[in-house]
Amino acid sequence: MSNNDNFFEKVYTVARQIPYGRVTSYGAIAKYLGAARSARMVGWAMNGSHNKDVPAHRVVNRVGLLTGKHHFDGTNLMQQLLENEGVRVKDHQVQDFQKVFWDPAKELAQDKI
DNA sequence: GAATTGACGTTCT
DNA sequence: AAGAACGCCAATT
Repeated sequence: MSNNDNFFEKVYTVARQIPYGRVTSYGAIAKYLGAARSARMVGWAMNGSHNKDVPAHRVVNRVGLLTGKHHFDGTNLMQQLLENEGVRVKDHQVQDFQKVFWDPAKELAQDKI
């Protein structure tokens, strides 16, 4: 019980809750976990997300830039995945970012992890 | 074992 | 206002 889960698992849990056609930022997740200053850890945690069913392609930086696209198999794979969900991406940058932005602190505020 | 890097973001100058 | 530096914690070298 309790939230003794590792910080990484928390990130995975939140990332998995990202709805279809929506995106979030590392800082948003970190902030939701109470570590706004540790946004880096969120990104690092995603390194292990490959073996988990975590849609890392839905997580971008605070400007909507697909900074992690370099870690995907292909080069435009991340962008393709987002566009496939209806998210408009231009030059590896999410358009209408604040429109498709999904804030766990607001959407998941009802239930804490 | 110590130093550096890393899917970022905030804060100071 | 814009730019530079720092902080977080873990993993890699």
